[in-house]
Amino acid sequence: MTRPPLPPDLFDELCPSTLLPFRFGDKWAALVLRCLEGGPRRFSELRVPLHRVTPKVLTQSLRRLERDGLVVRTVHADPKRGVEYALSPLGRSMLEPLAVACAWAAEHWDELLDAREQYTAP
Amino acid sequence: MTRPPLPPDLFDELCPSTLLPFRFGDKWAALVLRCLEGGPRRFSELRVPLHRVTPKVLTQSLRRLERDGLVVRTVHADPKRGVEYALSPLGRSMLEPLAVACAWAAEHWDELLDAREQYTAP
DNA sequence: CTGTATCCAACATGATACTG
DNA sequence: CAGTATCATGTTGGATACAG
Repeated sequence: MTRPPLPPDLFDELCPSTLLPFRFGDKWAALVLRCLEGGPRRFSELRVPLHRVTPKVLTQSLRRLERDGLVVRTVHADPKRGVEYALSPLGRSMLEPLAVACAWAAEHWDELLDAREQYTAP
Repeated sequence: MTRPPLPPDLFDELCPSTLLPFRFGDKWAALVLRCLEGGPRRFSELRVPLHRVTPKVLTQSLRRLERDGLVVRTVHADPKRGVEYALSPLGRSMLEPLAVACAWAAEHWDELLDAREQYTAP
């Protein structure tokens, strides 16, 4: 009684490059999205909670989020408001799967740590 | 009427390195997990649906999944069964957030593509 | 305030060939 | 069958300094 073999074309349509957004973009992307959850934010505002990121890297992350239509960058005429980053509807829709992933990680964090600790390289 | 500032310690506990598993590991990790959904598989079996991956890269991916306790590698005494990779309970629990992310991507795939197409580099 | 410009280190991916 | 070794390339992340 063997299991049926895996079809060779299992991931032709849903291939890894296709899956890239599943990985929630780059290192900071998910964090940026959550920072924007409460409304538009300025560049310098985002650097506060993400205090380990350099401006270059934050810019990169924001540009990619913009490119993928998750974030909208707005340069206001009124200098008081400056430049603001906000979630697009698409970006907002991504908060849900993101929250599910966060919940999973929070719930199983200890197990992940334990596993890494007990693992000894081959 | 301004929004409250983002707290500087928002991600001290849930920092990006912490968030790494959210990104579902490396390029092939999510695909490997889904391949194991139906039960244990052999190394060479996994290469069939992931036919673009070289043995080295598949090994890397499997080792990392093993290290994080998501996958269990078993060398059977019976040579008929050889080496099998299977989901651990932890790995199995990850299928759920993974499925949510997949569903989101499937639903919004066109929007993502459109956004990329329309985007013109700054 | 909102970024750019360099330069550099680390890591991820992959092609190819080889081994017990 | 189940990998390992080598080499090459590309992508990320980041430190530092500077600019409009």
